[in-house]
Amino acid sequence: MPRPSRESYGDQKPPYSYISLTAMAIWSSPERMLPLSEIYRFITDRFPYYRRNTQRWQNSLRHNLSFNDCFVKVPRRPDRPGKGAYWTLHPQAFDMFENGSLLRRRKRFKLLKGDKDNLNAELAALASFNRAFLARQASAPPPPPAIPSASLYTPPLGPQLSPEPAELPEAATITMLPRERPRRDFTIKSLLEPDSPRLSPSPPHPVLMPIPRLEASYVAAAQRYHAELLAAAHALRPCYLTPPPPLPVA
DNA sequence: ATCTGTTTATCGATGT
DNA sequence: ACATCGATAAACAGAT
Repeated sequence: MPRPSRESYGDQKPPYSYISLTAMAIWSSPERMLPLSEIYRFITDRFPYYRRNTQRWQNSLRHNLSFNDCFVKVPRRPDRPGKGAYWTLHPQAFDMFENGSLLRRRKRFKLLKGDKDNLNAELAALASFNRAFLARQASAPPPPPAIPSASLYTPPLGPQLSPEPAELPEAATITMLPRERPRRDFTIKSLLEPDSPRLSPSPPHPVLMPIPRLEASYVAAAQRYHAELLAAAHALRPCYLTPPPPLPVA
């Protein structure tokens, strides 16, 4: 049988599901979140197979992003304009592939209705907060002092949605780690915080504002992330043996 | 226009 | 056998 060249699997379909591929892409990024276009790029860079029929598989990929609760769409920060949102992994979904197969998960990750509603409410609030921030910025070019940068991602929520303290102690120096939280906690704050690790030294975007530290539960969950995913993503250096086609249009 | 995102439906593969 | 899971198609809305 023809040996796959260097983990790229040549023109063969790689033995990963779209969910695995997407998780790899996301996880290989310094901040553990990527816009759609960069997920595409991660995949086409490493797997020549996906340089063709882009319409097909990209449609499937998008379907997976929307359909699966394991992927969470995080609104862009106002200081990072661009197209589309960022996609990240739900921390509770880190062990999705615990059975070791990157083709088929033991069980699909599904958020409980309540958790999903809470998350959606929080994300929606964040999105509208961002819109307001941009609107204000547009009308008043000098940076609005009314909005402290450190609380950028702590939009005010209705009391029923935000069990957080009304005044937010996590100012520029924030360490909101030690607060005891239920294990299923998953907030936009934790999502938007970059990770410490040593994977990639150069962040794709300049860091324009103080970034809070990681939440402890997030780190813990991250460290439990399936080893094969990490290993796979790590081993898969981009293969530029043949330069990617300039335009993947069919 | 094109890209991004959501949703529904179908179907083959795989797990129990 | 049946239930899930994953891939694909497709219609469609919204954003850029």
